[in-house]
Amino acid sequence: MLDRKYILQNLDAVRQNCLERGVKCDLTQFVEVEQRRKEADTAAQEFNRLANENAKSIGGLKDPQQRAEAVEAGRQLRAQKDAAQKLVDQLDAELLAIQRTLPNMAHPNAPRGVDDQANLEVARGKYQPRQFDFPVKDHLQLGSAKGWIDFEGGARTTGQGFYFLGGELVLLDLAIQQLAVEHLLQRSFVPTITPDLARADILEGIGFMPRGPETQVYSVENTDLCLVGTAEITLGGLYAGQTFEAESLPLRLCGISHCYRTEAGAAGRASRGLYRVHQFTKVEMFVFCLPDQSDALHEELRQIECELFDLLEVPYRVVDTATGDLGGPAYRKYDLEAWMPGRGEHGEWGEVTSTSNCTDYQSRRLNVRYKEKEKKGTQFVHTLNGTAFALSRALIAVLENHQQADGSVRIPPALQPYLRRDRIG
RNA sequence: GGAGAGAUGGCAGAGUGGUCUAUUGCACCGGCUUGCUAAGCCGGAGUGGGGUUUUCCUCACCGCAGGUUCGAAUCCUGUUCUCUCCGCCA
Repeated sequence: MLDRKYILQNLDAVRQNCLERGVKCDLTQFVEVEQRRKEADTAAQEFNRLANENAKSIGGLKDPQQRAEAVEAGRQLRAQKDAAQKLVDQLDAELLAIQRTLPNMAHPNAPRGVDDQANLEVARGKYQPRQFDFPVKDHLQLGSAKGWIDFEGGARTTGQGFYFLGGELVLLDLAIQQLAVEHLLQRSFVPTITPDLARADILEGIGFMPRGPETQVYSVENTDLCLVGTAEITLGGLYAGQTFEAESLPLRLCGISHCYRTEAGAAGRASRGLYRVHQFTKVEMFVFCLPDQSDALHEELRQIECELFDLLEVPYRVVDTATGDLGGPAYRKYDLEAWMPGRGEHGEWGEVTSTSNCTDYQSRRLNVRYKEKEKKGTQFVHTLNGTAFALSRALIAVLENHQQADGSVRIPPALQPYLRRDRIG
């Protein structure tokens, strides 16, 4: 969410930003409603002040007649104040509704463009796509043959888009998680296992829409809880309403959670196998920091994502996401797209991670602040998030890139300490 | 799951419906005094919003959310967390 004052003082920039991000906005109405809200607010406060003044004077009044009159006056002032306040609340809600539709401002260097066509490849990983001298299988062919991936079982117990992982693939899954946690632990991240459910207002604070036809998340009936789509939600929400000491930042967290996504409206684009599923495990990075630290930390998160996929020996490219493809909260976003030899006709790049700098967009909604010693007041922190591994897609990348002619899969050395073998299958 | 107790400023800890401002102490900042790195005295100091524009004024905030009242830290309801005890369980 953008700051109200900032919007009013930078109408043209905000309007231009909405245009570049393909978001409709009505700032004219915003300005007009804000004007009315301000007037009502001033009136409400004045009535309130008078009522307070009057209430204080009553304590000293001994004469019953005077006292009764003052009580009646107080009653009326309070009623006037309530009426004015009601209008303020109503206008405030209108403003907030508009404010919530506005996306974050974009980084000046983020590629301009209304969709992913404008995304810019900025780097490649250490490893090049392999030349295979045998017919390439996709991960589902590899996995089904060994009893590693069972979508039919998932459908039987749960529904379409759910699956069981089995056999040695479970070991690979756990090994990848351990690799990520160990790697992040050495880079000052605090490992965390988070709740898989969160309250709807936390989801909203992070920038998800927990309700409505567009929603990407599952809700639990008769509660205000949702299944999280990512640990970003709980990690970001962990400090909602809190104030950090400036010197305790940056705070780096690494969270392990299950992630649940309805993939509503994605049916037509539904992809084969583990690529687009309703539940997966993710190791997520999240950072709270000072405003002047966030650009550098964003590069750091991107670097870590690269290191992790280099350790898996998987080829990938890094994409600087165009303004129109950023999503609401992001100021800038990098995606890692891994080479998936089994995708499409001859292999395709598939998104495996993304890292966003959300600046103060989430912290303003969640009211996460920091305080500097010797300075008055507090400021909103900046937040960043990045995928270490989304296990579903990381598994695709490892299986398909390291498959052997006999259907077994080579395990890269970085995983071997956790897996205790150099191949599976 | 049941019963009870509690939550007040950076910390400790008073405050059971109205005295102009939430008492006091510790810690903190400034000044004064004093022959010691100490003590004493005086003053200041929280967060957020609005107004004013450099000086202030004002509103809200006593776990959180509501309610009663002219007036709530105080009374009522709900809720979260902590502690004690009981029950249950992996």
